Amino acid sequence: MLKLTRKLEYALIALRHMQDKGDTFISAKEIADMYLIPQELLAKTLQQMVKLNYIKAAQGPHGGYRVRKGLNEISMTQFMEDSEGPMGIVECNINAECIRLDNCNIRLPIKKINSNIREIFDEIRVGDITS
Amino acid sequence: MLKLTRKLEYALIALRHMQDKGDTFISAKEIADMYLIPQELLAKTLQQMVKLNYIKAAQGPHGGYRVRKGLNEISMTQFMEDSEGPMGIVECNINAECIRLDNCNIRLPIKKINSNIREIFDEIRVGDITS
DNA sequence: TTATACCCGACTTAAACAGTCGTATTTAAT
DNA sequence: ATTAAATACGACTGTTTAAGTCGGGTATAA
Repeated sequence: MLKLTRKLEYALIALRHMQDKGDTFISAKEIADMYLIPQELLAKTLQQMVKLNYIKAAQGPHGGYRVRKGLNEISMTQFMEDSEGPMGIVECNINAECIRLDNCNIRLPIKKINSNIREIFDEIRVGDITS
Repeated sequence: MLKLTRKLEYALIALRHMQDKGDTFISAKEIADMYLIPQELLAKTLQQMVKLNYIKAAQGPHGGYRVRKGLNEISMTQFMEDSEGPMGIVECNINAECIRLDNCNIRLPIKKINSNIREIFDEIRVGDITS
């Protein structure tokens, strides 16, 4: 329980690697090989990051990806939710459609815990991990 | 991502309900009906709680379960791990068998986040939720 | 023109989670 | 004794989500 997805792990590893390499474009293959990540999967993940505008892609030989400036300012919460959708330790923290709801006897304490966890990620910038 | 299991939710709901009822034995059926939880599943969960010594069972008509004294002192971390096994936001926080390990460039910050989340649950007692 | 890279969507596989079922045992009430 | 209501336990099935793969396309530097 309480696991991050691998996609997220892979994204962070890649971002960190690119961050370290500055302005040069790094291919998905290079990263996949270095950290033993399935190449196709990483590629797909990075393509999503491009769409989200976290990184910039260059096609063709010597192409690849590099991080965009300002990435450091993004909170982990936003990064995670952009990538994986809403975060919440139970369903009703996300969509509010719970058959129990009014009847639920643990709603408030759970909600509190959820906020606490969320706060942790609110206070961390992507840059805190990737540099 | 970062979800609790339903088993855990159900267990907490049940504990809370029993807590409210004091010393009387409450059947799995009563709780299942009240909170719309699949009865067989809840039963199985409660049986596990008995083995873990969190609650006491009584068989036969008018049987059921009631909480044991001292439950309030248990940390959520212990409760969760007793019930679901080790907690960790990534695999290497749990078993250390990671193909990347030395090579991993996000290990420390992730470890830090993991500790922070764990601390949240360390500081909450089961009783904080169930009463 | 070719090789290397990104792009994109569909597909498949695997693992975790959630839920069900059958059978046995205990026990209070009649 | 018999019955009914409850727990005990393990095997089984179904569902969902995560993880990974594949095939065909486009861009571009050499």
